Amino acid sequence: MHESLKSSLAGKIKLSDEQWTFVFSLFKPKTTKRNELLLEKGKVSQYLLFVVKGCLRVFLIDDNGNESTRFLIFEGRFGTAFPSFTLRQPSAAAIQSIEASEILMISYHDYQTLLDIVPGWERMTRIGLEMDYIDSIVRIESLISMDAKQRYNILMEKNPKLIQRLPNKIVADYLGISQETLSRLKSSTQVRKSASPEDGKR
Amino acid sequence: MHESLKSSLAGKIKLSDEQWTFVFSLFKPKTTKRNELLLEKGKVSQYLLFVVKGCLRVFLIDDNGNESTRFLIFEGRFGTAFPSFTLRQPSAAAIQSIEASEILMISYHDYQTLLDIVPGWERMTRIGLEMDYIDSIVRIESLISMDAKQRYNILMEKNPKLIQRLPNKIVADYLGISQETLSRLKSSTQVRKSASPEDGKR
DNA sequence: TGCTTTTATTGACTTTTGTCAACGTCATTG
DNA sequence: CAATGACGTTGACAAAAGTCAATAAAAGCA
Repeated sequence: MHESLKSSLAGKIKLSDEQWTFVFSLFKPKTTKRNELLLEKGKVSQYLLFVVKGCLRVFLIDDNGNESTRFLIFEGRFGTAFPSFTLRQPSAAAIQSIEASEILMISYHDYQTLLDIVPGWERMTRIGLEMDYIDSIVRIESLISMDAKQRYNILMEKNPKLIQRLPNKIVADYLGISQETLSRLKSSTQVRKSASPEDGKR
Repeated sequence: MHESLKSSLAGKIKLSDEQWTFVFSLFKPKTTKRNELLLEKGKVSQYLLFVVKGCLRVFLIDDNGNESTRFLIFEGRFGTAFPSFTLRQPSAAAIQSIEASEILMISYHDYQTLLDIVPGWERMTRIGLEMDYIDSIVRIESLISMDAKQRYNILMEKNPKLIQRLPNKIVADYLGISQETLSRLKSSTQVRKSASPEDGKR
């Protein structure tokens, strides 16, 4: 299970066998059921998570029960309720495993240890943060400058797997739109399946 | 002018006089006029900018001429077209100084030098990135889970200076809404100035 | 200062998206 | 295999926000 972590990091940091062993010792494995809650809203996120298999979502839920998906975390990626984990504050968001998943968890304390004592870990983290930050900037741009249809088309282009793999409900609140709107977008965008390659008459 | 940079960083990193001198040597001062363009869309952002005085905005402009403000950078803060600067790619966004400003500029190359040779610089950068990333996550949340009025109220609460200081036009496209909608929000939110403290009758 | 240009407000109307409700489909399971 | 429940689609309507246009106000500039 730790092999997945190693292959994910291998291109980004060079460690000795002893160092890998040490790193692995801090990441605790866990398996989750479908829909299992990993972090409740209001609690401090104590762990950074690495997804070996499956998929997690970090989401908000307002007073009316409306959910908004802040992030999705797929295989080979790290994630947590980042503001809570970083600032040691109660989380506005909850974390749930959408599918039965295998994950590795490292505590805040142990993560600081890695930053302090593993040469190159801080650099790797800095570069990883840059990439995550860029992703979030791109997402902000799409939210402030595009309508729902454009956002959907771009997601379709850049990440069709996400759309195929996840229930509509979750894709919709990731895009910041209602489920019904997404459903309508899909049917209006869709190439008509029934039309034959050559067209009727000939 | 470099003193402003020093006081901004002083709490975050400890450097010797020689190190400060070296850092200062890499940040080149520049003064800008109101509305001066600092980076054109399509060019690679070569500099990280530090605002000593004034205000910059990083903004997108679509084919119809609609502008969206990705970020605002005030006194004492760093900023650039981050994805472009980091990935060395043509920028989707442009940078403009909203007010006549004094800034310090450091090139990509020199910034990498600081990361490589100044002890503690990478850590400071990593922590700064965490904070910027958190800000962007909070902004994403507000965009996917709130309507225009809620977003405006929160901005009003958290950053009233921004609303007072900047033209409506820019506040509006920072919020991802039209100028007219912002104008209506303002007048509907506003406490009626004409109403007397006690009410009419009595 | 007075003139010009930009910015802000308001009204009327359109478009987009949300909400509520009904219904269909599919998978699960008792 | 029928019943249940979750998910997806569709329609009708409501609410939110955008667009266009006219005007007012303010800010910058000569």
